[in-house]
Amino acid sequence: MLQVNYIVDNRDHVLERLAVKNFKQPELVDEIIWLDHRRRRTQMPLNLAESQANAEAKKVGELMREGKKGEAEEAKLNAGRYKEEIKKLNETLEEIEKEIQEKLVLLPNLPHASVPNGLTPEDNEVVLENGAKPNLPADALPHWELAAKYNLIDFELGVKITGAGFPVYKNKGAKLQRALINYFIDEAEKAGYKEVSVPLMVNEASGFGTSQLPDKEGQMYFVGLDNLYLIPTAEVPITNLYRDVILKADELPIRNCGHTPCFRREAGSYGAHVRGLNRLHQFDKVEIVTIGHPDESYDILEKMSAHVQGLLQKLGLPYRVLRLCGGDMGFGSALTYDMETWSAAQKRWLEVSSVSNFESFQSNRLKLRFRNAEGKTQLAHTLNGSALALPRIVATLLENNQTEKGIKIPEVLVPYTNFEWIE
RNA sequence: GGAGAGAUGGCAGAGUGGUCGAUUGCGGCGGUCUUGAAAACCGUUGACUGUUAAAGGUCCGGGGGUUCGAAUCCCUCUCUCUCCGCCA
Repeated sequence: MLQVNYIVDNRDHVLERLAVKNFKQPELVDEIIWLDHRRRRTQMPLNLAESQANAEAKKVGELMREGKKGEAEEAKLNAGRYKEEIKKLNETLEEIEKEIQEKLVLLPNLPHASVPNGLTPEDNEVVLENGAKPNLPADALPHWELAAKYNLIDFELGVKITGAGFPVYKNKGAKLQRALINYFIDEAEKAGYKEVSVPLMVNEASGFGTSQLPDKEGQMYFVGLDNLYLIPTAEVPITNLYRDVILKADELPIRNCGHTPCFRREAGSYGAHVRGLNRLHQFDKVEIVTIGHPDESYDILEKMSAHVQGLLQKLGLPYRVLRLCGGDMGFGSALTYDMETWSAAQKRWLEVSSVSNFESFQSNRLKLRFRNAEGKTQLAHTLNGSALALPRIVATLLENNQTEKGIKIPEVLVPYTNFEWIE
């Protein structure tokens, strides 16, 4: 959530940046500025009336103690006169504040200066490509056929017990998945991220804090009986650990990692692109989250990006890094890098990680602050990234490493799987 | 599922109608003393809003009410804890 004062002080800049994000309701900006003016014009007389009423009320107490009953009664009447005015102004003020809030939550974050213009994924900027794409024989299989051939994943069984998009992992498929999770967590810890294990359901305040709510409500599974949401990503519980917290400057940066299943309704998706592991309602992910000083957040973003790339390199997967264009970026992000691996049998790039700097967009909602050099509270910056999302990694590993003999497990994983081949 | 208790500043814990944004202790910060540290002592220490700076205003779980005046009284919601039951 943007700060009202910032919008008021930087109107033109805000409008210009929102245009890069292809924001469709720029009129909200001026509406907010106008409402803020009204808020101030209401606040001032209200505070004055409150001040006078307070003074009269205090006087009543003093007069009563001195036994001046008549004067006390008079003061009571005086104080009573402010009451109606206060009530009226207060109602107006609350109305204005509510309206500001309603408009404010509709504004996305402002994109960083380096974000390319554009509307669709085609407009994303390819920052770099790394690793050689394997040359597979013409009869190479997509991962869903490999999964069936080697009895690794049972999609039909998942449909039976739950529904489409909830696969059942079996045999070496289950072990490969567990190996990857442990590997990713170990690597994150080596890089300085402290592991946390967090709840998979969150309340409404948490959903709001990281800006899934109110705008992306339909994307989350909701447990109505208890008013809880299944997490779409570990970003939500991990970042919300620091909701309503004022940190010391020397505590920054705070770095956490964690493995969780993620649940996504993904309403409206279907077809070839969601085949197999490409798109699921439930999947596992290791997430890295950093809370950093505003001056350092873009350095931190590069480090997080480098960590993710390091994982892909060690797994021997060809990948590319995209800088998302304004139109393709998430609602709360100021700059996002997407990492995609080359799926050799499907012959397409698959997104396996998304690393974002939210600047103070989330922390403003979270009330996540630190005490700066002047001793004043200041909003911290929040960042997060997948390191990594499991299913598409499994998919590309299966596809890219298929041979006549079977599927070769990357060397770094063997200590975790305890097998070298899936045969 | 049943019964009860509670929600106050970073933490602990006072406060049952007026001078309470809130006693006190711990913790934090600054200082005295010390070669240095500890101890002791002195001082300081909530957030938000507002202003050039003040003043002023709001906040004692959320919302509503009574009153000239509410942390304190009433209603309501939410959450937490304890005991019993069930259970990984």
